[in-house]
Parts: sequence; structure tokens; C-alpha cells
Amino acid sequence: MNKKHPERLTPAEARNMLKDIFANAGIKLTPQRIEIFREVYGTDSHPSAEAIYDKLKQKMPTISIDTIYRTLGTLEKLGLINRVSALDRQSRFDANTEKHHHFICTECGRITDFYWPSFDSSSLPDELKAHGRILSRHIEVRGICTECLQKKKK
Amino acid sequence: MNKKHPERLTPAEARNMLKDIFANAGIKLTPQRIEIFREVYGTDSHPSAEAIYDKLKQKMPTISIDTIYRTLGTLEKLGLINRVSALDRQSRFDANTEKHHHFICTECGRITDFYWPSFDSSSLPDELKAHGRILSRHIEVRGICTECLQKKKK
DNA sequence: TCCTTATTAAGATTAATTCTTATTTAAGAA
DNA sequence: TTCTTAAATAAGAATTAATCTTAATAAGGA
Repeated sequence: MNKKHPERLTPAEARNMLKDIFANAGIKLTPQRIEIFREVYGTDSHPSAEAIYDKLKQKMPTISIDTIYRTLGTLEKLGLINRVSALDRQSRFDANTEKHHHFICTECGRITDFYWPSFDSSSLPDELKAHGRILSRHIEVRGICTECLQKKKK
Repeated sequence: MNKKHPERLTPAEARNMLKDIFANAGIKLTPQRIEIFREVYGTDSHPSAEAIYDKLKQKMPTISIDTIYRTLGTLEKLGLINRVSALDRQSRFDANTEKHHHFICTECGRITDFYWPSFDSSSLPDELKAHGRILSRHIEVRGICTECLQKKKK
């Protein structure tokens, strides 16, 4: 149940993975897009746009924060990543496209994934049909992560 | 299962309800705080700070947006209301303190409540214990609300 | 290799939220 | 009831996340 996220991709692997998806969507595959995808795909840290920017500036010193935001939006539209609602006001992004849910630490804001396939395939209350057409479901568990509990003991 | 939210409180009722809570917390009960609480408590529309501001300016023309934000933060700390993660970047607030979950329309952003007591009392996956101490759980269902479905037909 | 058009970088702009400071007021004491 | 004082407010400035504008660049097909 404790699935690990795939390893970080090489640029060539990422290009290979994205090539057809981008071609079909009729949009260009730029080095910026490849690098930004690699940053989100290769980690389960749910990075913010800012965090990705800080990281990528090292390899691509002229990249602009606007490109990060635009590309994250593009990747979101393509269904390659998801925007996660966080505690603070920065959006966080997630390339784990397997069905999963989030544990959010109310102390430090860290987001970790958990899996619950039996919930994913169970039926929701009938009442919900009256609200509209359902597209997805997601559980947010809030609490204090083990690391913050440790710190508090001291 | 389709619980209705309580009616809007009179200022006197709100004062009565908040008096001890504020006294115990050692903070002052101002007219602004009473009015802001009434706005969130008496509705299930999950208003934004901006929406509350626009509404209250009519009765209290000199109230400032900063007071709205500060007071919402205070009410949140007291556990009287909750901050809801919305689709757009404005926070939304909710004084429905009964256990409930949200249906969020991806078209118009409207948030509606639903109830699922059997989920609330069911046990979560064991795996989660390793993440930390759990304080709460909440389901977000995304979809297209009946109103937006109607509009699309036309 | 060349062309066309989408994409990018840079910096300006917007919008939500928070901070600073002088003024006002709630609530307890006299 | 009036006084006192710390806490709360209003106003406007500041900050920060995110988006927009525009001129320069580069992807990808011809």
C-alpha cells in the first residue's frame, strides 16, 4: 500500500515520455517544460511554483517565474499534474497521478500521500447526486506529523 | 441527512453565544467581531473575506478589510469557524461546525456541504498512523454543479 | 535551412492578505 | 459611573502570489 513515487527522470526520458502527449495537444516541447515537469514528477514533496523556480534557476539562470506558472498550468490542463490546495496561500503541485489522498501537517505544512483503494472504489452518499456530476473525490487528513511531534517533546 | 444550517443570529443572540468563549480566551468582544461572526454563522455560502466586507460596509461604513481578516483569523483560532480551501485563490470561511464535507464545482467555484456520518466514524487505513497524529478528516468531491450543467445544455 | 507562430524573459500589474501607526474602545478597577 | 489601560480598530502602506504585456527567441514543420 505504501507506493513509492517513480525515480527522477533524465531529460531524455522526460522528453520521450512527453513527446507524443505534447504533439497530440499541438503544443511545443521546450527545454523549460521538460525541466519543470522533471521537478514535479521526480518528487513527492508537492513543490510550490516558487520552490521549482529556486531549484531550476541553478541550471537555467534566465528562467522566469512566469514560465513556471504558465507551464504548471499547461501541465495541469494536460492532466499530467494536479494542483493541491495547501494550508498557506501558495498552490502546491503533484505529479502523482495515481489515486491517492493527503495527510497535511497543521504545524509545518508538509503534505504526504496515502493510498486507500477500497475508499476510491466505494460508493458515495446518494445525497451527492443532487449536487451535480461527480468527477473526483479526495480525502484531506489533517494532523501533526511525526517530525513535529518529536520537536514538541523536547 | 440533509441538515440545514442554523438561522441567522440577532446581534444579542450572537453576543450571548460568544460572551463566555471570548472572556475565557481573554479577548474583547467588539461589535465588529459580533457582526463578522454573524455573517459567517448565518449562511452556508462559505463567504470570502471580501464578500463579508462588502456586506458589512453597509451597516458599518468605516469597517476595514484588515479587521475582517484579523477577526476571521481570531474566530478560526477559537475553533468557531474553519478556513476552506477553495479553487480560486481567495480563502473561504465556514461556521458549520458539524462534521461535514464539500462538493466543489470546478466551473463556478460554488461550495456545497454534504454529510456522511458513517464515513466520519469509520476507521482510516493503518498506514496513516505512521504519518503522525490525526486531528481531522475531510472529503472534497469535485464535479460540475447542477446549475452549471443546466447552463451547458443551452 | 528557412518560416511561421507559439513560447519565453523581463518587468509591470493585479489582487489577496498582512503590517504599521495613530486613534478609539472594551472591560475591569476605583 | 467614571477612570484606566491594554487591546482592537481604521487607514493606508507594504508584501506576496500570480498574471499580464511586449519584444525577442526558438520549436517544429515545410
